[in-house]
Formats: sequence, C-alpha cells, structure tokens
Amino acid sequence: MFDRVDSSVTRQQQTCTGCSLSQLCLPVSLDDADIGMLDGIVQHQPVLQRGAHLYQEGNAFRALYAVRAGSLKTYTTTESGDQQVTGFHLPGELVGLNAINRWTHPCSAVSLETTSVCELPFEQLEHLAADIPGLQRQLLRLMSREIADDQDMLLTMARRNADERLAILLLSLSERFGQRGLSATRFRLSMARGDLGNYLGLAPETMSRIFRRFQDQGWIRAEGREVELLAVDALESLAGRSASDSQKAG
Amino acid sequence: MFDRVDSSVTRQQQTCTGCSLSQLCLPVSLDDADIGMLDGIVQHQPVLQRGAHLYQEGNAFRALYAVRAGSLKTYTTTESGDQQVTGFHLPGELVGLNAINRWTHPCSAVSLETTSVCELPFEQLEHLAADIPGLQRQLLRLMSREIADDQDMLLTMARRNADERLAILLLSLSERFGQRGLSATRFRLSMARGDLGNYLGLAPETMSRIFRRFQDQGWIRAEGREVELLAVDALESLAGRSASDSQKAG
DNA sequence: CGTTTGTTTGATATTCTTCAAGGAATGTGG
DNA sequence: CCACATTCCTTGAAGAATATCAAACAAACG
Repeated sequence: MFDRVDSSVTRQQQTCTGCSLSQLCLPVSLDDADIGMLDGIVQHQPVLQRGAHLYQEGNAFRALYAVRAGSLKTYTTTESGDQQVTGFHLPGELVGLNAINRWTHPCSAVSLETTSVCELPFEQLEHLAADIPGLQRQLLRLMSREIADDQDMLLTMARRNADERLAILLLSLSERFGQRGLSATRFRLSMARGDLGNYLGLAPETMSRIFRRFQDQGWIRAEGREVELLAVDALESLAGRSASDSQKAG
Repeated sequence: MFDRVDSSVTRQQQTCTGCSLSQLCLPVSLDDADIGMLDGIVQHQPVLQRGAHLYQEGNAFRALYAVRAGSLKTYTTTESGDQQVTGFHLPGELVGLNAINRWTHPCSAVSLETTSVCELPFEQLEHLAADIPGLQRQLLRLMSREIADDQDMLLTMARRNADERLAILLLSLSERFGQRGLSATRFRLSMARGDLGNYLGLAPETMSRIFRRFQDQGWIRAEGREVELLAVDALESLAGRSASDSQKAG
C-alpha cells in the first residue's frame, strides 16, 4: 500500500504529462492519450551528481535521454587524450541521438551539476513512434534540428573569430535559458571557462581575455560563472555580422 | 503506347530495386516488398547540370533527395555574402535532412557536375516509415550518422591544423569513393580547391600550399582535380594523431 | 580568342596559441 | 574554522599558424 502511494507520487513527478518542459521536449504536439503512452515507456529518472557520467564513449546504446533538470556536457576524447566538448545540454533537450547509427555512443555525457534525466529506451520509442505519427514526426524534427544546429556551429568554427564565437555562444545560451522560463540576460553558467573555450575551439586563456574585453566594453558583467548580458544588441551585431569588426571592438 | 514503353523503361532505371546504391541508401535491410513500396513514392529524378541548384536556402521543404549519380555541394550564405560549404554529397547519400525541423531549407544544394537525384516526398516517406519498421529505423540511422559525422567535423575544425584537416578530408573522400566501387586511391574531385578549403575553414591559398606540401612529401599526386593517394598510411597517421607533428611533416 | 574563373607563389600582417607564473576560488581533512 | 590541495582563472610575453594582399599563371568557357 505504501509502495503504491509512493510510486504514484513519484510517478506523477515523472510523467511527461505533468512536466513543464513537455513543450520543448519530445511530447510537442501530442495529445494527452499519446503522451500517456509515452509516459508508459519512460523507465528511469537517474539523478546524476556533478561529474557523474550518464554514458561513456563506446558504451552500448540502449536509450535516449531527455534532460529534466540541471545540465550535461557531451565530449569525445582525442587520440592524444584531451577532450573535445561537443555540446552543452539544458532541460528539455535530448542526448544520445548520435548513437542510433552504430548502437554505440560516439561521445561521453557527463553531468555539470546535480542533474536528472528521463530515460527513453530506444527500441520501445521506435515502436511507439511507428504508432503515433506525431511522435515520429517530433523525433525526426529534433534530429533534424540537431543536424542544422551542428552545421550552424560548423559555420561558426570555420568563419568566425574568437570574439564572434563567444558572442554567438552567449546569445545561444541566453535564448535557451529564456525558452526555459529563466532570465535571458542573467544566468549562471554550469560549465567552466575552459569548457566553453574547448567547445568553441579556443584556448582557456583566450576565453579569459575575451571575457575581459567584453566586460571592458560594458557588454557583459561576469563574476565567476555568473553572467549578465548588458548589451545584447552589441553582442548580436558581433554575432550576426561578418568578421573584421572585432578589432574595433577590441 | 510509346509513352508507356518509354516510361516503363525509365521506370526501371528509376527503381530502388534495380539501383546499385541501395545498400548505401535508404533501402538498406528492407525486403523486396518494402523496397517496392518505397519505389512507389519516388517521384522525380531531376537531372542537374553543373551549377544548377536542387534547392536554395529559404525554399520550402517538400522532399529529401538521394544522390543517384554525380555529386552535390551544400552551403549556407553568411550575412556578408560569402558562402560556407557545409558538405559534399556522393551517390547514395541523402540531402535535406536539416530541413525537416522548420520545413524550410537552411542551406542551398548545388550540383558540382551532371548529377541526378531521387526525390523522396517527405510526407509520403513519413507515412511509409510508420508502416515499414525497417524504413523508419534506416531513416533514423541515417540522421544519426549525419549528426555523428557533423560532430566529428566539429572536432576536426576545433582541434586540427590545416594539414590534418586536408588529410582527414582526403581519407574521407577516399573511403566514400571506395564504398561506391570506385578506386579509393585515385579519383577525380568534382569540387574546386576553393570549395575544399572553404569546407575546411581554410583560405584557398592555404589549400594550394598544403596540396603542394603533400606532393613534395610524396604522399599524393595531384594534377588539377585528379588526385592519387600514394601514402595512405602517412595521411592516416596525420589524420589520426594529434597536432604538433605536421611541423615535422612540413 | 578574349574573358572569366580557378590556381599558385611570395611577402606581410594578424590572430590565436603556448609558455610561464601568479592569484582566486573551491573543497577537504584536521 | 583553518591550513592545505586542487582546480580554475587571469595576465603578460613570445612564437606559430594561417589569413590577407598582390600578382602571375593556367584552365575552362562561350
């Protein structure tokens, strides 16, 4: 009896139905009945302490994971041993999409703070997607978005200088925090400067210098990992315009 | 009558069933009956002359396209007007996957030589994928691979120097030509040096210099767009190992 | 055959990394 | 609560890699 009550309480917290992120996540555009079916396959909600791995490079692929609270970093390890950060993942975002092809995770996922995720066993998700058109479509849409975002990031790496890259990343994080009901202009980064730089293909020292320059310009205020965007328009013009202009900025 | 005969002949050339690329493309692991259904939705097989666009950035998304013969380049245009190449696409490869999310093409696709493609109307493909488990799975796999490949490319852009990038690209092309039954060590590039460099985030002059260096090392032979790989192992060690070693090489 | 497009080479400039070292923040065990 | 260790961040100076500029050359095209 106690178990019953307990599990039902837990259950409620675990359902997509009751999840405030459902409009950012897989259930978008599903009706209640369909969301109920999706709830039926959500298996575990592991809680990860900072530094704990959700999966590691080379692990067998069994499930996709949706971030429920907290944040994750995904990264691969190069032959020379150092890591390359491939992404930061906020609540409502899915990780593991790159593992479907080979049934093996090509990167590791590690928690940046206390983080909980929903586990979506992939084979069951596939079956469900065949039965629920809206779910199949949303899954394809999320994967398509990931592709488009990664390619956008490629453009950033290929064509943007260091200042522009940081502006683009700050605005991306800002937008994503905003979508999640948090402040878009004042937020706490869960990742180290070094991780930000690594993700952007820049040395940590370079990151530090750009943060300083942005502050000297009065564009941001940064105290440790606490960041406030003071001149979003300046950052946008840096992010949106081609190079050759960061000199004026520096 | 004539039309009938003509179209049936054309039809035969158009089917996935009779296509030598079916094992690289969407039909992988489908049985004959399922491939027949897939054939049923393949609508047009446009032939594109060099320089002709399959679609342009901003166009409405209606279909995915599989390259049947020839090759494509996808690219986005930056605010400052110059282009960023996001990929080269050989026979058997799908383009348009990044358009599913917003129903708009986020990049343009242009033919690099006389190229023919199979058009896969997306809504019909979605319906079919819901009915044919193997098709849904293959579609998800192809998208997953695209994500993994793009992220791998991100790592290349973030961590590799110019020599390593070219080695990685040459080996990638080599492997893909090999998979298609062509020589893996001797092939004709359909794209200009400038496009290769653009894709790799390097100036055309830099590309030219690296090509020269690779030739001086005896690793490749390049006459115009005709390329022969003479020392695959040297290229592999450059591609596979971390930086700091291209100095010895250069 | 002239025009356009693409390729090569050299010289110079710029951006970013690397190296080195000090300082701040955070966490841990006494 | 403090001392110590560890990690993270910052700053300066020097060096390396690649971009840019300029110009000649080659190839492809109509």
